[in-house]
Amino acid sequence: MTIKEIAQLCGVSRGTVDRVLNHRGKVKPETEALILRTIHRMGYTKNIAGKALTVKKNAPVFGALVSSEGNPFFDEVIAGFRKAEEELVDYGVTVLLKTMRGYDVGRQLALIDELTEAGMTVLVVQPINDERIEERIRQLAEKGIPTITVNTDIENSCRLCYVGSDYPSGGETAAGVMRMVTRGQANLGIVTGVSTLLGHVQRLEGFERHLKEICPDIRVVDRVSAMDDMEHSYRMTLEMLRRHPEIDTLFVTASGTYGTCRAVIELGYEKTIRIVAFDNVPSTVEMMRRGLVRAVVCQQPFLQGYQAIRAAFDILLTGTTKQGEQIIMENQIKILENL
Amino acid sequence: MTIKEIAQLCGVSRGTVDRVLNHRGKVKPETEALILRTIHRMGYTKNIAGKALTVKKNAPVFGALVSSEGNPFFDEVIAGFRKAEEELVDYGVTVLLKTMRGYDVGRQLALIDELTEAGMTVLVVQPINDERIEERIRQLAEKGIPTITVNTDIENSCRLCYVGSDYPSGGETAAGVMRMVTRGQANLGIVTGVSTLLGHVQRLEGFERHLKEICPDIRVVDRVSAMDDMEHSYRMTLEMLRRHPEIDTLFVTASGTYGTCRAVIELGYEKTIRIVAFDNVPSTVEMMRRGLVRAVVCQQPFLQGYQAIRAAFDILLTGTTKQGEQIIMENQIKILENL
DNA sequence: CTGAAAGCGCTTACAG
DNA sequence: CTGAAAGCGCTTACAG
Repeated sequence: MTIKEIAQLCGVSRGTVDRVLNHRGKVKPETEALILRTIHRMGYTKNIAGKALTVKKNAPVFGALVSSEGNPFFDEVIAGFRKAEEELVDYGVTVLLKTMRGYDVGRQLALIDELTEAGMTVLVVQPINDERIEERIRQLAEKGIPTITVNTDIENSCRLCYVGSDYPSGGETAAGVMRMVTRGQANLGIVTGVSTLLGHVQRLEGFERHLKEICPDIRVVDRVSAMDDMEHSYRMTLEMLRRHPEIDTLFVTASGTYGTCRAVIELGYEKTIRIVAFDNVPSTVEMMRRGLVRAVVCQQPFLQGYQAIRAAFDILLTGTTKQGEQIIMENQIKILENL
Repeated sequence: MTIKEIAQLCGVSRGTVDRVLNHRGKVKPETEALILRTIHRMGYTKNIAGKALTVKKNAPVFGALVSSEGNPFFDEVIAGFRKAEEELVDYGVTVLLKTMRGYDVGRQLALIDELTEAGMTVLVVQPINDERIEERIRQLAEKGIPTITVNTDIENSCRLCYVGSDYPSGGETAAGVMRMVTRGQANLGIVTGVSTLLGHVQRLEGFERHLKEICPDIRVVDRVSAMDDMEHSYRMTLEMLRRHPEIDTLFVTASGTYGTCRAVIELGYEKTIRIVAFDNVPSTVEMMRRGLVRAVVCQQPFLQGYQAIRAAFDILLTGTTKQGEQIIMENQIKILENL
């Protein structure tokens, strides 16, 4: 079934069928109804190979925006963007990347606007969970610019698709790892992430809930926040360990593992404290080799970036993401051997 | 840069450029040289979007062949085949699947021949590591039918690409998991796989070598072979455990985990024996829920199947696999929480 | 509101 | 050995 055949069946031109298919309007209601009926009856679906060839003429620009500055986790996400971009050169696709540091809503809004000015056709963003961002995504949608959230999602928004990990399950996985590492006996200190990132909150909840269930003998001694910042993480861990020298195990919810490790080493606890963390970024890998970090839970950052851009391309070709509105990475447990 | 532009620069028709690009011959040597030089100078590469549209007319058939019968691991690989096939309908691609039971070389050869008769343009096969298979792959290559090996590779062959896991590293990962599970103290029984499958051999070697290094106190008490068969695995484990009641830990190198578990349960060792195995097939998951299997190392079977078909398609479009001659899956550690 | 034509980049008969 | 034309399926001006 092709557009041509549909056109013949309806006694109209291919142009008219195209107008109906892409809701360009300017078609007599009766004609439109006939065409829609025929499309439905024949089970017609647009052939993406044909569509792909026409995409090239528009040279579509995908806007990408992540808080990657000072956070090496995102190096991999960005590498995934670039890999997908490379695969799409033949379709004339470009990825316009903007980065920021930290989680300031005003800054994120400003960068989204810059991308809009630059003429992006799809937005790929790691959104702050704030209603002003949600509102901007809605406005973009009204303009015909769909949004894909990557790495972390935003509640109640009209984003077309989320590409990232399942945070609650990631937290539970970390709890399971904690059981293997501690044998169910520990005085635990927790270093949390950023409270305005939905994922970080869900991950911590998942961890604590499941840990209570499977390791009732692990005592959570204290919690501090690293704010996704190395220095902050270092200082807060230092203070926590001074307050509670009985802590023998640490759980780092988000980034900042290196800072936490520095504090542990400085206090001379390297041989006695065990750490479970997230993501195999280079500095964490270093600490794994040193034996301080026993295991990490990973969320396939490269694949997140790659799939987000591919999903944007799917939207271009088909109007929707073929994978549905969520593309969820697996939580992987990594130890030294399978890094 | 398009074919059209190259043609203009050389003062020939697009057809002639096409003949050179695809080595169809029948071009005057001087003309060919000129065209090749121009292509090189301009850095021309074929646009896959254009090529894709012409693929449809040929309705290419990919032949797929795996020893999936009686081995549920391959259900996922096949699901990956199907998923990729679905994505390629618009290009007229079909996957013709043949399955077999066990690892008989004659049978594998016969099925490859059936696929050839059926007109396959690319072969995707889980090859037995035997020189007769290697020879057949060579013959196919001479006929212009490239081969992709999936799940396990074959030595010295001229297959274009291998899609599967890194077995030595998978074995090492299992050793690392073993350390976490046992704390470095165990009387270990090993249930091995199939000796004519390259991957199984490499995995076992990787495991034993690394285990000796990181857990010198783990004693390997005995080894038996499961031959990738449930029943066999059951009987061999039973005998091994009767011979060596001191065994408190089992390592299952390949499939057959369920048989091993049945033997353990039957002997009343369910509460005392710990098992590390491979692949989260349903029956193994059941044993994980029961607490008998503590952790498994997985090799992304779905992705293996998916990527193998995608690689076949890449070959169709570009003549090579863009990912190089090996597409290697990650070894993932799975526990109950991240299944 | 609608159709005819040209185009995206590559390939395939066909004619010479 | 080579070129001109038609085609894969969709979209885009343009003319009416």
